[in-house]
Amino acid sequence: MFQTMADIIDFLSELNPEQYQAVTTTEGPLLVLSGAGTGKTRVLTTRVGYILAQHLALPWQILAVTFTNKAAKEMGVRLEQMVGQAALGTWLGTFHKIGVKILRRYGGYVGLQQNFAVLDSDDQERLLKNLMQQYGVDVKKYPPKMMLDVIQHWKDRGLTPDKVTHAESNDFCEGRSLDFYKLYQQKLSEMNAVDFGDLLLLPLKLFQENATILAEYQEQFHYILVDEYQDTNVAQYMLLRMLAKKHNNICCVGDDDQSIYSWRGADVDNILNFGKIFPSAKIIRLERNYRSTAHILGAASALIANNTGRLGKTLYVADETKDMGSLVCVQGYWNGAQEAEKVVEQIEDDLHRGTKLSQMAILVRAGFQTREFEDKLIQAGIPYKIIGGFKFYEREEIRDALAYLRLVLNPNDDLAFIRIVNKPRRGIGEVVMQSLQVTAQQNHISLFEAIDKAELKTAPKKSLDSFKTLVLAWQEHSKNLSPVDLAKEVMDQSGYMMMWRLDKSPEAPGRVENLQELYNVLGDFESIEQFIEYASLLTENDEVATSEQLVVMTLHASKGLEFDTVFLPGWEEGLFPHQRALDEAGDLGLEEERRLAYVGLTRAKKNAHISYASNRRVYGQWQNSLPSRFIKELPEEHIDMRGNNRMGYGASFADVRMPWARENLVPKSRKGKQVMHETFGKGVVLRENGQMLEVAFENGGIRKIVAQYLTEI
DNA sequence: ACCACGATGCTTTTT
DNA sequence: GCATCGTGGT
Repeated sequence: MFQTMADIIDFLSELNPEQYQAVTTTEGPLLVLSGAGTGKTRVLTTRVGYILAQHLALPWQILAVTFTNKAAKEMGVRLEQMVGQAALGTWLGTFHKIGVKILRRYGGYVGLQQNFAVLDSDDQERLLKNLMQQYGVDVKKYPPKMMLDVIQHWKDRGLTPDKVTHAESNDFCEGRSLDFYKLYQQKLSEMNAVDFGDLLLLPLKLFQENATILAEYQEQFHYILVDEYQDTNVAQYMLLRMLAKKHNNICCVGDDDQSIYSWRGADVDNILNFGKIFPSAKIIRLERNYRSTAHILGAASALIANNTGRLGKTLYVADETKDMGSLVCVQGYWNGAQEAEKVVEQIEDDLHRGTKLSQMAILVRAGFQTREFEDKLIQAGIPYKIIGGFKFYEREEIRDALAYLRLVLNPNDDLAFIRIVNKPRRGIGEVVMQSLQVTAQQNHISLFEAIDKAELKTAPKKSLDSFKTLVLAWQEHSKNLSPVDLAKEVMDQSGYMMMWRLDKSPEAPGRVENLQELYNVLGDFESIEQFIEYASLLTENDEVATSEQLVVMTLHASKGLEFDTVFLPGWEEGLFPHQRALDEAGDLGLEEERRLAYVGLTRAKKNAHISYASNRRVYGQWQNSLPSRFIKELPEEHIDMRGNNRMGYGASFADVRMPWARENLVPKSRKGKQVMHETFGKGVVLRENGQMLEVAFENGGIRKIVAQYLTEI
């Protein structure tokens, strides 16, 4: 039952004055600018608890949105500790989950049936590729992935196909992007499926077109709370603004300095303009940092101060009696392998000094960096976990198993059908599939239904018939069997499990294990539908490292986490800041990279080790690089450059510390430059790899040319 | 239809 | 350097 005010007072008494304000200012729009390590989660949960304990609203009248399932879960757990049963019924979840919830209920108004499927990015890409090929696009020249990006960006901005202006549709694929957006949506609708973007876009459309439904939700949500507000995109912002309209109690918590997802459509303006959009908004700054030492905080603050366009915050150490702690170490190495080796040595030292393995992390800029660390960690026998690489549900065998289950739920799920119809081999090749596709298209039926109608040779016909019988039998059994038993039956009878058991490749046993692990996971679910929905909405941070192991992950994945000791390798120009970020977004890109560096540094409670390597193998080719400009931006008084003047590789302290003084020696990127070639004529540089340039010529061809044969114009 | 081999392109980040 | 994809042979 509801807790009394007395109970919640215990929690309130633990808050500092700003946090207290943020919790108890319940009415009206509120922006809480919450710096790294200032107790953001505590504020959010206490705020919900406070609203409940004060009986300002019933649980289901509170909407709390987060970005990851992990954050939602954490909030749920803490909330339950705080107010117990009273927390149940709160609308607490990720944007996407809440989108699903709304669409399961009212999807009919935007052309969906109750049991719509959520496609993952792999499905999306395949679907789009099929469409593009069908309409004669050279998918080599125009990668479906890029097309998907274009479409996704429209969706991020809340644009349904009819709202995309003509001017915007002209940049990619000879102006046909919009056509494909339309076709893609049509196809999704035919399949009764949605993609990630639709989970926001369709509720938005629903609300725009149905005032009564919108009014119902507006009425319902007395209080709205948003976590990580700096990462919201335009569609999410529009949704929030609509929902908050009636009661106007919206509390957004975020940190503009930690906005690192603009490439995925997040719009920092949402947070920067909060005051303009909600004129009566109050703004509260949380600046007392409970996490890091003064040196770490000093270094991070100085770094981020190089950014323009911030709302501005000054973090300070909450506990004044705490000593300054260790300096931030900056160390240069000869190459990536040495960097990995030395980092692992330091990890071993730390371990002996008593730091727990689970309190250390290696945070990298790009996924490929993990490889070298993995090698050395194995050699050293240190248990580790790479977070982010392959998510469980992204593995081939898991996706196949899910496709089987999806097909049982809905035999008309064409994507699932295509995926597994010939896995294991059932003698269904391209010719047979082609004929099924044609039949399906002509009769407006699914591939599964097309089995009966299509004219097939006897062998494939027989094979498909028995496959169909199996699927229908599973469908029948699914009514009585538990999800686990159904999955086992499907995996066994389909021969899928046997396929991997008989496979002699080295990874096969692991796949069998993963399938068995899938059975375990399934045990927690009451229905397959539930499980599929869960699996399709899983996110990066969701797999938590619980045991005593070191985590290796990208900086992006590390947001929201904290460790005693953090290793930040690869601080080199080109890698960090990443060349592509600079090429694609210029100064804005650079600032986002800097925020990423800030996020990395502020993960550390006690020790931060930054490193860079002068040489690194990229795409199998050796490349040399300079230390990141971010290193230069760290104030001397907070860093320790030890070792850089006695590296023994000929690179002196001055050489590696100061090379930016010789910035003119850095080869400038030739990307985007207009060039001329004797035979091919005028062109523009698309990419470069050392001296090898990829040039798009005006006559239409894309070629790889060695730089010396080109002249810049 | 299936397999083996060679060419290709890729590596920023992911809800 | 590696994985994926497309080609051509069986």
